[in-house]
Amino acid sequence: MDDENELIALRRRKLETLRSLGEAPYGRGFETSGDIGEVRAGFAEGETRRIAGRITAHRDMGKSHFLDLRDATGRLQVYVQAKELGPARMEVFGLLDLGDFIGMEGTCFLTKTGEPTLKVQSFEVLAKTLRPLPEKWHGLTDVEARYRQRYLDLVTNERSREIFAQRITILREMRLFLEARGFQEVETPMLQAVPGGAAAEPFRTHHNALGLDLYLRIAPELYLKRLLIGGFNKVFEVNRNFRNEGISRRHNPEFTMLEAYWAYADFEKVAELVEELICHLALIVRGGLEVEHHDSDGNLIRTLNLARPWRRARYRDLVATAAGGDWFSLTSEGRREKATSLGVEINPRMADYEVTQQVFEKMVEEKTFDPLFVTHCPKELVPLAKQNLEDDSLVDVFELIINGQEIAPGYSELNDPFVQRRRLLEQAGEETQKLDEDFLLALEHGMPPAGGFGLGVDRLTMLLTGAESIRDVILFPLLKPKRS
RNA sequence: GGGUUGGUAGCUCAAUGGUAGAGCAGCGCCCUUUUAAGGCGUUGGUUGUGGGUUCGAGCCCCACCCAACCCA
Repeated sequence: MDDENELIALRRRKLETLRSLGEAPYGRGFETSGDIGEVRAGFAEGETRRIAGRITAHRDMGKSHFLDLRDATGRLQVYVQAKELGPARMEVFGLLDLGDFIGMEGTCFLTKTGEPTLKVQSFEVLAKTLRPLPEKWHGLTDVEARYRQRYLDLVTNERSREIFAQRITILREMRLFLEARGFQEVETPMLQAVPGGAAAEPFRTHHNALGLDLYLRIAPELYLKRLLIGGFNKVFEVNRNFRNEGISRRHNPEFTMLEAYWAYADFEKVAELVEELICHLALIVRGGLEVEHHDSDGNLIRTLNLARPWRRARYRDLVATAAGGDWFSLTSEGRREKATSLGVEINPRMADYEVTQQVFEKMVEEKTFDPLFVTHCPKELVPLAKQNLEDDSLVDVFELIINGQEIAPGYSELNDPFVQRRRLLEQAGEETQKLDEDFLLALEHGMPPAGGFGLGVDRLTMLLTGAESIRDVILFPLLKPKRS
């Protein structure tokens, strides 16, 4: 409290005065008639109710006062009369500030404008606040403060509360949906000796007692597949992945991923499941299959249409449409020139398939907003999926794109241990320490053919809530510490 | 990592290189059904940090910190 200013000093003095008047400024609980939302819903004139919450507004009429009391479920006006409470309690009342938590008991009545109101008979202080809350009208708009002090954002901004309420709903409904279809939720290691299941830079950490370097997981995939080997037929996990990469509007170093595996299914069945799941979530969260996205000024940017069936297209066809029908007959040099002429920046160290992928991301993915299942992707991109029967340069997968970004990949999972070893070796190149031998050993014990998918929960929440930044759907996004 | 924009009172924002202001909040007074309550008065500042230019810097220059957006 070295930055104590006049406002804080004054509140500290009020706190001491409360103590001297025998009022405990930090309460130990308060029996209520229910949440404020419940009390409002069950409002009955003449009846007594007890509520607790924060004071968010104070309208001083001299011998009477109106307060707004708020909790997570709503707001209720209370009416305080000097003649009702008497001078001793009014002295305590006068020491209250906006932001303080109080508990009140009173009688329900309607004001002449029809506002449900509690006429207070008694109250007690539950928590004195030392610092003022952001202003009532504009709230907290400073983006940095909103992320660093999320509690203030949540106290002030209805929109923010709504987004996180919807995120909670999405997570709950996702679990119910999968459980209703026989999937079992499991937890697999966050700390892994070999970070597999994706191509990404991991975070390193260390176990002191074992003297062991470990990594925070980049994906749960290889452990969930071990569970298929162990006899789980339908299994899923919703949990955090960690990737030691840049931060952007759509990337946070820790993010939440759903992964599910379904024995004896293939990527086509999984695509159906994902389509059903996302539509189900949209209906619950949005009440419909159209989602409007607005910019920060509230202007409509676009409307996503999630109506089924979702479009399906082959990777090569999409690239050819975006980059010219001759793309795949061009030489390596020709493709690089073409990509550059399309405004797609190419790194000279990229392999040919990476050049094509770059074109795909810039020319297809970022321009696709309504759902699109991209199928028949090149095998180099997906070393853990089964190769296509007719063309073994392709894999049996989909990449679901919505809202200009990849939302969900789904595979026919590779269960041939020989092919899997070869493909992982190709991917690892020199870095054979990246090979999860324990996983390959497990695979040699037999994994049933299976369909699997991942679903980025943060990005899904963005698309369903209309949030334009991943930081708006993560309660505490990673920020650099602010030095004083 | 690069570019652009921004950081001023608790919050939201102003301020040609020339005395740092407003609204809300706060404080004082008036008001017994207000609801962005109202009226009168009033307090509050290391202008992100550190240097520099200048008679004089919130403003110009340099470095740094943090954030947002775009790019990698």
